[in-house]
Amino acid sequence: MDTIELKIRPPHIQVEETLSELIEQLEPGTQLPPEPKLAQQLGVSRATLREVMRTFVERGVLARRHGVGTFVASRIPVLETGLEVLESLDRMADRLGVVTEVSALEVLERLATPSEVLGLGYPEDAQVEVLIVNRVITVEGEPVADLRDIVPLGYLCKEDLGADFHGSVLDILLRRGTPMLSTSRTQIVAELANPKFAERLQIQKGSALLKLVAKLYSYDEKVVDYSVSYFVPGHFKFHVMRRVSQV
Amino acid sequence: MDTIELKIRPPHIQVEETLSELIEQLEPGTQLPPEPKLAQQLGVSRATLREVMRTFVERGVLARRHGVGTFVASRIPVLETGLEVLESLDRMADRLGVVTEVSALEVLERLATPSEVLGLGYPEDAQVEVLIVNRVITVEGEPVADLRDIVPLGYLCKEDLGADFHGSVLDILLRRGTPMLSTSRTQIVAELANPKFAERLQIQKGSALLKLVAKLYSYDEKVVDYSVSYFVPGHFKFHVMRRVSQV
DNA sequence: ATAATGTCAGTTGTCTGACATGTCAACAGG
DNA sequence: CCTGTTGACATGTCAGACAACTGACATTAT
Repeated sequence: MDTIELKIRPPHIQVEETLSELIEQLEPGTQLPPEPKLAQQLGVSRATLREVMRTFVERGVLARRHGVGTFVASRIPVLETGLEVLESLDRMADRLGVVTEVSALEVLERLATPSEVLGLGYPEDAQVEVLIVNRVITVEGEPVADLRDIVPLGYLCKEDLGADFHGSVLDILLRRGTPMLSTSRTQIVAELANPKFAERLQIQKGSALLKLVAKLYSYDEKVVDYSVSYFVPGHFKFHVMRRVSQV
Repeated sequence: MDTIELKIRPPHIQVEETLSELIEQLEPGTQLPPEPKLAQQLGVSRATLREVMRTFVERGVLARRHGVGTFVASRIPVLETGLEVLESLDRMADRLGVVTEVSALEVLERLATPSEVLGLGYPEDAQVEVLIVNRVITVEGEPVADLRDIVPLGYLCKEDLGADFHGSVLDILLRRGTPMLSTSRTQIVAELANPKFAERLQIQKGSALLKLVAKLYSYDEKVVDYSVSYFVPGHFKFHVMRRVSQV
């Protein structure tokens, strides 16, 4: 075949986007059009629409009532920093209208330490070359987060971080497209700031920090990025929507 | 009609249960049977099965690859708890084979303080009578969490907490069935233990605590339970599955 | 009058069978 | 050895139908 194949976005991705925009425009509590009608408007089958809607219900964005209708939930987690969707700090700040800057940037390639090897899911005795990206994110000169990414060299190397690096390793991986990313498993811990962090983040030694340890998985279940982030309290508020188990 | 109508569990609920059990029994990375076959085994249509599977994919429990198959994602360590599903500490501990006990139980009815009124979503100047339930959860005599629930008296009163109260207000609300609960919006903060908590939880003053502030919503979007929980580090590990935004 | 019951339109929930598309391995031909 | 083709098999999507539920209103029985 000589004709140029243009990659079409799969229907369910497109519907997710469109529906998300639609919901944001609607007042909380508004009833959505009936499924058959909405499916027609979006140009997909009802089955596809329903599958997408289910993920929105799961996230608490929509509420469905059998025999009655589908409604926009009265909260708007989309505008806030919900943890269900993995988003770079950079994009998150952008969405919130905040300007972030990178400071104390440190990029190096070396062998992974034992704990890093473990975090990346390799066997204990594996020798893994990794890219380390350390930096402090500041807002108006004030440090708000300390980020550290560990990525095996196969996925990313020093040269991939251009001069325009704005703090997000995730965004680089996403823009590149390979490997395909699926989910991140993020562990949540409260930790005291040790002297080193206290200095980097310009806070008192012994302050409480929120620590997020994330393993970013590709579709074939490999760990692409192992990252450890510390957040200074008060600048970002994290939340998560939890659905009530119907069992 | 004199015959007793027995409430049949809706298919998608039943499938969710069965599928959940099935997945737990399988090794991570195992491929599931093809959808048509699995649907037949579970006694539902493929469409219904797919809708349920999508929620599992959303939660990162399953990974689907177009044209290849569906796989069980990397196993979540047993000691940890995903935050996507709201579950009482009680049930959680039960699931992990840990015996919890309630101590320092304090139950009272009074008017809500301004911050509580706010948390419950009432107008600023509202006078709301609430039930307050304070307690410390211990495992083998060691305090692991400090919980405080604030529930408007319309939903729950002192008498509803029987002598067999085992620490979970959520379980009581669930067992009762009304109001129907939908989701909880939980804020995540790191905080230092003040002297009062340090004593209650038998930890050093100035330790870092993980604080979860949760608003539990009913289907009609009212706040049913406003709760504040403090967790001692090391006993429970919380995590959340974050899906990569395809946008 | 009042309470219980029946009816009906509208919506979500489920089912069936089919086709479209992506993936991978086996295989044939260079 | 390499390469392109083919086919089996998986998920993704579709169309149309029917079932179950809700809420409002009319009807009937008490």
